[in-house]
Amino acid sequence: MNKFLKEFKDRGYFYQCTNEMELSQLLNKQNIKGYIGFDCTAESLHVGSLLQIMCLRLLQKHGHRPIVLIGGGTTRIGDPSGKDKTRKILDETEIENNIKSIKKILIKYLDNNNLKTKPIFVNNYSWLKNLNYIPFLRDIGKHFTINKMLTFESVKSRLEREQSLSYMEFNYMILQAYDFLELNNKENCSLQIGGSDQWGNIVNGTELIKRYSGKQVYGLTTPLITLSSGAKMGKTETGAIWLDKNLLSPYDYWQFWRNINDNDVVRFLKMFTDLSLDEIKKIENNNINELKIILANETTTMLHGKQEAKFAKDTAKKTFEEDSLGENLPSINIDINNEGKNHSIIDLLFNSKLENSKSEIRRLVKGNAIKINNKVINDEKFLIEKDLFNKDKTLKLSIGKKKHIKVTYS
RNA sequence: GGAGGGGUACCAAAGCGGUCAAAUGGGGCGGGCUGUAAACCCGUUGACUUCGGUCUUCGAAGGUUCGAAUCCUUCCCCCUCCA
Repeated sequence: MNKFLKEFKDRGYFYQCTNEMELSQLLNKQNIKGYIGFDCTAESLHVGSLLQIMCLRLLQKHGHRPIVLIGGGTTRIGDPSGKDKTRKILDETEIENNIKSIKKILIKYLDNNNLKTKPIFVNNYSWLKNLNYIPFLRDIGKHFTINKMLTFESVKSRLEREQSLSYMEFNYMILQAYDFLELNNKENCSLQIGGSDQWGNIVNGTELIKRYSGKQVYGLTTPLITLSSGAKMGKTETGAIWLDKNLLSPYDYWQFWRNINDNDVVRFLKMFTDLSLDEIKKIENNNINELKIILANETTTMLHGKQEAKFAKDTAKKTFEEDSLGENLPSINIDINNEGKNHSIIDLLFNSKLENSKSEIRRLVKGNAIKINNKVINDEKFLIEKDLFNKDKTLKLSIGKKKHIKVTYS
């Protein structure tokens, strides 16, 4: 089997392929271009997209050239896959901003120096916006049968549940297929990778190209990554695990990986780090917490750099292992010079914006969840006085076992 | 078009005139155990509070009543069966 495909499988990226044998042969013969589409509904990317990003990296690693397709056009339509309802359509500036921040993240993950594998960024709005309806229907539309389109999961489920599916959304799959055709024509792109939920859309693309230009191209999908708990990767109750340091600090990102379930650790080391499979094999029986730290270091370094990863690690060590005050903890500042009037423990937590209900804060206080400098505070009238702060004018505020915050006063 | 069933908190689901801020399960949060796991156990889960209470919630709007998630009227939405 082709080296790229082999590693793709060994790392757990593989779910389905339109024609594995042929793709393998093609990859052996030449370096190709492969694309993945990213939609820009959200203001940034979160770990739910990380596997796709890793696929692009793997292409580069094996000498192939990734194309990043930003769905500026298709985002204006909305993919019905996995959705019960039409989603809200974003306005222009929102989409433009989203595209900018998404690009910024992708660039961090991809190698821009090797000219042969340097990523190509394209925005499908650039061609979709100029489509002419009649020629499009005649040239492209004739290759799609409604009969078949109705059998696609994304469409079927909506129809079965009698949830309305607008004609606009119904066209989404045609547009995505057309994207592939366009990239095949323009860039000679011969592979599309996507999540398993994209299978239908991807197959539409390969079939369209075959019918339209008689060329053979391939599709490859990755599994839906779930955590051992069954939850989908990427969104936690507390919020999405963003790949953007303005939305989620490197420390919190590190913590996310550090807190991965035992059963997921080795699997994720393979998926989300650059450690070779041999290396992983060697260490996979090491102490599980060491492995988690490796996972956290690797993933954080890849995204935020060595420096940030180290800060996060040191901070975690200080706060969790030494019970002291880690440098890089999230911090807040309070103004304490007005006689402590606003600084009961409740006000402190409320003003910190970490909790937005005073009832909830009272509950936490009653439940021994709140600590100042590692000392449980269970009196809700407790006042924050200056002498609680150390000489650097800081104190450590803890909410539960995992949330620790540095508080400074001025 | 005809007949019936239903919309209750984050989700599922009970309640069907007062004792309902609303049973129960899941999820979340917190505590315990531990390893910053998992499993398990315990607590908690509308908001505000001077901890006495106060205010706002059961599809929407009106009404009956001392009192409504519960009864009536209109409207909106969903499901099942028949045509």
